[in-house]
Amino acid sequence: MILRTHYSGDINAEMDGKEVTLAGFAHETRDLGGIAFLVLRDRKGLAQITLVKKLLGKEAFKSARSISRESVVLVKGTVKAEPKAPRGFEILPGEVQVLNPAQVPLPLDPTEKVECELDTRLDARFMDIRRPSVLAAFEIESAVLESLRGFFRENAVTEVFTPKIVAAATEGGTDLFPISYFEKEAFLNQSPQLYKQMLMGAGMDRVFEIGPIFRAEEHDTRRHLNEAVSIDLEVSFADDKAVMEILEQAVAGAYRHVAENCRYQLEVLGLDLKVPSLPFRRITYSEALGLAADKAGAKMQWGDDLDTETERFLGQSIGEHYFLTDWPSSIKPYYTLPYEDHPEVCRGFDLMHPRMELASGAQRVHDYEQLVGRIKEKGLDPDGFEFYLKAFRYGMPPHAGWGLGLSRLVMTMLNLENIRDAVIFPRDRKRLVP
RNA sequence: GUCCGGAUGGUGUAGUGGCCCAUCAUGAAAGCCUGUCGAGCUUUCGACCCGGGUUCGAAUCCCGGUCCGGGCGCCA
Repeated sequence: MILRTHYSGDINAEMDGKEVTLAGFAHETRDLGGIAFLVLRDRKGLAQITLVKKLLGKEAFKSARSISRESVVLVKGTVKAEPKAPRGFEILPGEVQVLNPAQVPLPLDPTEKVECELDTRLDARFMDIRRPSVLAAFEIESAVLESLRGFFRENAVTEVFTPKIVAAATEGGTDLFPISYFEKEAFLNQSPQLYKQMLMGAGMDRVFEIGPIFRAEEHDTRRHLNEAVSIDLEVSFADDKAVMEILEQAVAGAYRHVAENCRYQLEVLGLDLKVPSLPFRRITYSEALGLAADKAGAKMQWGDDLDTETERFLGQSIGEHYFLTDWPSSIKPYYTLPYEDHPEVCRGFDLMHPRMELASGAQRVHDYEQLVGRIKEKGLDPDGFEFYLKAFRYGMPPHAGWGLGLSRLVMTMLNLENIRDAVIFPRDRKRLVP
């Protein structure tokens, strides 16, 4: 049995006279003596419950108007068209029931009248998410996932799950979280990269995975997390250019889906979402260095990874999504395919939003000998990759793919200040609870 | 990790040596009020991160610590 018949947002003045049952939280009350207004909040909005002393009787009126803020309430009543009420209707209750009272004082103000620091909000995240603008971001995140899954389905991509508990630091470099796994040491996986490539060798042809990744890096910024959700794609018989087109379509499609299906949430956030136009600009790494060199003080050498300052400069001058392509092979991972005629440059790319990197991808090395050579060049030991390399000895299709950060996509889409605003229970350098 | 800034009622803040048994808003408690919609009005409640020091006197200055924010670094 579901207790409510309607959400607040589903009710309008045309429903005058209809019996409804609403369930939610007591957002606030305004008590005028002989009449009082109880505002009920659920995930679709607010509804005014009008309490009239003469209609309810003295006792019922007294108890209804003294409900503490944020208590869980159930209201059975009649919709009444009322021009004086917000949104043109109010609920005249037959019964107001407190299903569970809230203690006072509250850890923060869910009506958003008083500002609240991020740290305080995260400590009481359950209460923070009651704030409509916070909830709106997570509902939009869900819509983004719905859009992406739909897009993958249309393109005949198979959804898979790969292990998050792995045996070794499979890619070298990045710090992994060690865990205890019975009598063995194990790690939380930093990326599904090696597994999705192995699935190309398995003949699955096109796979995607949406799942958590873990990085033990000590970064401490507004755009990094130690646990994140990655959207990964890998496609056989495709090159880097092909998967870049898939990526830009996926991103633009997510924007379009949100613009069309999340009007209420966008209104709550005060956003006029603009769908980025396709295709995104393609800029090579060398061109990017040239652009940055025009700016005084740029001291990037060819072969350096782009520093934050250069990245920001490029973002500001371009002002929309763009791809950075043709990176130096030396700064991309071993599985990135170098160009045949000039191997110092590789078929790796990053998808950039003016504020930050959103995704990175590449055409992969699919030749066994070349892959072993690249692993050695990076100073890694091929023996540690045997489980992966094995898949390259028995026929590996050429393939390409990418990984896209979900929270960064949502953060940049909604212009959120901090990536923690795009994660329900974020894990960062210092936070492990809630 | 590093540089800079910060920590004052439940929440957000004002307060640069005495004018502070600490400001304002929100909140909470009690009361008045029949159309509020950030309702209004009256009364009340509730705080200087921890430890040490300087000083006649410290929320305020100094030292150490803890925690938080921002920048950078790190980011296969």
